[in-house]
Amino acid sequence: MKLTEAKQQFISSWGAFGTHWGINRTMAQIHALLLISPDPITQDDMMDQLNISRGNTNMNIRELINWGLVERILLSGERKEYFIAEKDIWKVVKLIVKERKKRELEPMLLLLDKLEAVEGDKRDKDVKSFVETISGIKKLSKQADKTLDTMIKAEESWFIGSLMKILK
Amino acid sequence: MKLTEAKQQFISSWGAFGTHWGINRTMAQIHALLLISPDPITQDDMMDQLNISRGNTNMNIRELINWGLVERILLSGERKEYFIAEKDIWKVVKLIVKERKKRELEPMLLLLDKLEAVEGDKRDKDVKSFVETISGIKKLSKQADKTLDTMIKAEESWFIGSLMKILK
DNA sequence: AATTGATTTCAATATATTTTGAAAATTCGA
DNA sequence: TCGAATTTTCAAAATATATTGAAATCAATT
Repeated sequence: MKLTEAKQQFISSWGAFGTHWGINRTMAQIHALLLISPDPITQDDMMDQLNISRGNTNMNIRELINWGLVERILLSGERKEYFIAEKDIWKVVKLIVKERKKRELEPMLLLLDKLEAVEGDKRDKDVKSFVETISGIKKLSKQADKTLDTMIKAEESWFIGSLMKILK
Repeated sequence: MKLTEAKQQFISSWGAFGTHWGINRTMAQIHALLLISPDPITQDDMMDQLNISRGNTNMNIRELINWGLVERILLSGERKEYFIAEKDIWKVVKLIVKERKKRELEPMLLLLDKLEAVEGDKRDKDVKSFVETISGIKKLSKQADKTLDTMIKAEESWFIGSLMKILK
């Protein structure tokens, strides 16, 4: 496979992949393009290469910056803004996990606390079933929260090294 | 909070939550309803409680069954079909992980193998950058794949017990 | 094999999300 | 401060996704 074709395929798959991960297609495609670009690129480069409008490009770059995945670069003597992506894929994963934890897991934990304290007789089958389900979810979510915190702080070596040895 | 309100909130939040996890809103709401129902319920129960159409209900039940999250139950003497959900939340997580691994991670791994073998001079900056990015993603994805396999096979105690002690 | 109750299908419709592009705002250099 | 280059905004349009509901199919009972 030629480089051009390979790049196209990567961008397109990363885009499809992203949609399963709370990232819209364009955002993921821009990210993919930045990941495989050795040098900083401009908005216009992205528009050309991905065939997307200026507005769309701009909005999604901003979102990528919010996630901490992309950085704005000012090259001296240049009027235009350039952009680069974090290339260390372990850091990328950690940034995504961090963002999704904040957006999804944390609000869920707050809700579960409230729901677990529902009024009513615990001997009532309905109440019992409800509280048991909520408690189970809460317990697991709390563990997931802690595990993800550890992961976010960890070095890649933690993941590919000791963890795998333990799991075997 | 009253049980009725708590149930409503749970169903609605689980629905919103689901949309971030590759599960559409109705599918997640049906799942939520089943999770907190102590006894098996019918399609009509779901339609009434969630205010959704017969077609929508039917399609999403089938999808939940495909994921292995819901089971069809035939009560003797009853013409209608009843449904129950897997209540053990650790099993639920494992089923979801298993399904998403198959749908997303595995195709990605196949693609990365192809892309890594791109033609071209490895000293070319573009080729080098591309291959490095792909290799990095592949390495991490392979590890994730193995870790998830271990998780799918594991008991809940693995997650809440030894793993957390090691991570501390 | 006909009736009735239940389930499934799927084209049409509704809803939600993404994308566009032109206008407004901003920034920088002269 | 002005003017050109660049970035940002956002209402409208396009696209994608989910939902409906009625007709078709299936299954149990007589």
